[in-house]
Formats: sequence, structure tokens, C-alpha cells
Amino acid sequence: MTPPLTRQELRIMNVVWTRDGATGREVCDALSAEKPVAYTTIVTLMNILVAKGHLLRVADGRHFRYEPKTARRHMTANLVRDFIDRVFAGSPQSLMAHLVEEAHLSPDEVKELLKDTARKEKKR
Amino acid sequence: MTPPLTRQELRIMNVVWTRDGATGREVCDALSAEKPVAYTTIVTLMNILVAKGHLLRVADGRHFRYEPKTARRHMTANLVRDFIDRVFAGSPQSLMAHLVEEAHLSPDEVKELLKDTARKEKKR
DNA sequence: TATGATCTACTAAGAACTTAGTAGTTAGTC
DNA sequence: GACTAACTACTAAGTTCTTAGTAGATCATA
Repeated sequence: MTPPLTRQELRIMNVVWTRDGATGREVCDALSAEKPVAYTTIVTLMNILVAKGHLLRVADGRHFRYEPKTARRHMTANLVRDFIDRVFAGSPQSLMAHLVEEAHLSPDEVKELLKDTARKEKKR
Repeated sequence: MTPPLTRQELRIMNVVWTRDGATGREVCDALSAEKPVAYTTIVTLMNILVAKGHLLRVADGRHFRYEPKTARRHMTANLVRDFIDRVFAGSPQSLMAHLVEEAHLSPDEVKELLKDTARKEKKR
């Protein structure tokens, strides 16, 4: 069972999601800011993502734009589930405990988050 | 940059950590319960883990035992950090929010966890 | 219209991951 | 002592990931 997305594929999806659609050139430029990468490399990967059903390739004039087909939220949920399975034996509680204990988050920060979440819940 | 551990390597480490040391046979049996795998496959991977410095191979009579060299806690922290970087742009808060929102955890469950954590903190 | 820039399509090649086989050694047992 | 079982060492092969090159088409422009 392979992960829903490979590392590089995810980096690309992050750019496309953020912009809600992008060209190969845009993604290449965005990722090259961190570490230079060939344009053709990016396009190859993006077409793989199309084949996998995560991107949609739409003609934009005589070029192509790529639009997200899989929602970020949906993909994130899959990735988190997979991660919890592998690292925390399927227990989200364990992950949460880890986050708190490792001081990635202080209990206060968590409380703040909970408040925010509660607020959002009410709005719905 | 490759992940700290590959999927299969992590599965093996989980067995070794849980038992605080194991033979190739033990790991093979444990993992084969889920999905059959050849003994030699496991040993090959375990020796790779030795080469990577995650396991220690110690003679036990005329056979070998493998003991964890990297602490589970330490490895978990690395994996979580890597995951947060890739999926949540480096923000543990975002991961926490996701956990709560996706109902992997209800706010009540989180509060429970916080209580537990606070209790542990006091004990220290 | 010749030139250069940019994009697409196709192909390739190395690295790493995953899986497992073969040969040799050792220990127990008939 | 011969046979079988289990383990170790070495090797290999298929798959996927990652990266990128080449060739051809198209557009802008000098």
C-alpha cells in the first residue's frame, strides 16, 4: 500500500491547492524557490497526478492549467489517517498526547484552539 | 530528503520497540500475522536498520537479537515533525485543529487528554 | 521569415524501496 | 554419521520515485 501521495507530489498539490489551480510554470517557479527543479520534471509529475485523479488538466488557450480535483481537506484527512495508523497504531489520542507532551503545543495553546473550534462549530 | 524511516522499516521498528528487542523470526511472525512475508525479507530490512543506526545487532548464543538503538519517542518526534512540515506547512496548530475538526477527537476527548497530560506534568 | 523562447509529448535513467531466493553453516535427532 | 531444520550472508529482481533530457510545435519579434 503506497501512501496517498508521494513527497514530491504533495509539494506540487500544495501549490495547486493554495492557488486553486496553476500552470506547470507556476508550480515550477514556486518550488524552485526552495530548491531548483526542472520544468519538465514538474510537468511529468503533474501529469502523473492527473492520471491518479488528483489534478484536472484543462486547456487554457493553447496551454494547460491544472486544477485540483481532490479537495485538500479530503487528502489531508487521508494522510492523517494513514500517518496515525503507521506511527500511532491507529490512535488519534496518542498523536494528540504526543503533540501536547512534546511541547509542540502547550495546553494553553490547545485550549485556545478548542475555543476557536467551538466558535466555528456555532457558526455552522 | 527521504523520510526518517520507510513504511516497512517502521513496521519492523514497531515490533522491536514493543518487545524491547526481538529476533528476525519474532518480527517475521508478528508481521506475517497481518500479511505473510518471507523471513529473509525481514532480516534484510533489519540489517538495513542496523546500518542506518536504528537497531543494534547483538549475538545471542549463536543467533542474533536486534535491539532498538533509536528511542521510539525520538523517532516519533522526528516523524511527526516531518509530517507536519509536509502536510501542515510546519504548523502543529493546524494539525491539532484538523484532529478536532475531523472528529477524530471531540472537544471533550481533547479536554480529557489535557487533564491526563496535566496530571502527568504534576508528577514530574 | 528566420530566430529564440516556451510549451507539450515522449522517453530514459539512476536511486531507493520491497521482496525474496540461493548457498553455506550450525544444531539437533534418528 | 546422515538428515533435517533454522539461521546467516550474499545477491538479485521488480516496482516506484525522482529527475530530467530530446524532439516537435507554437508564438513573438527582429
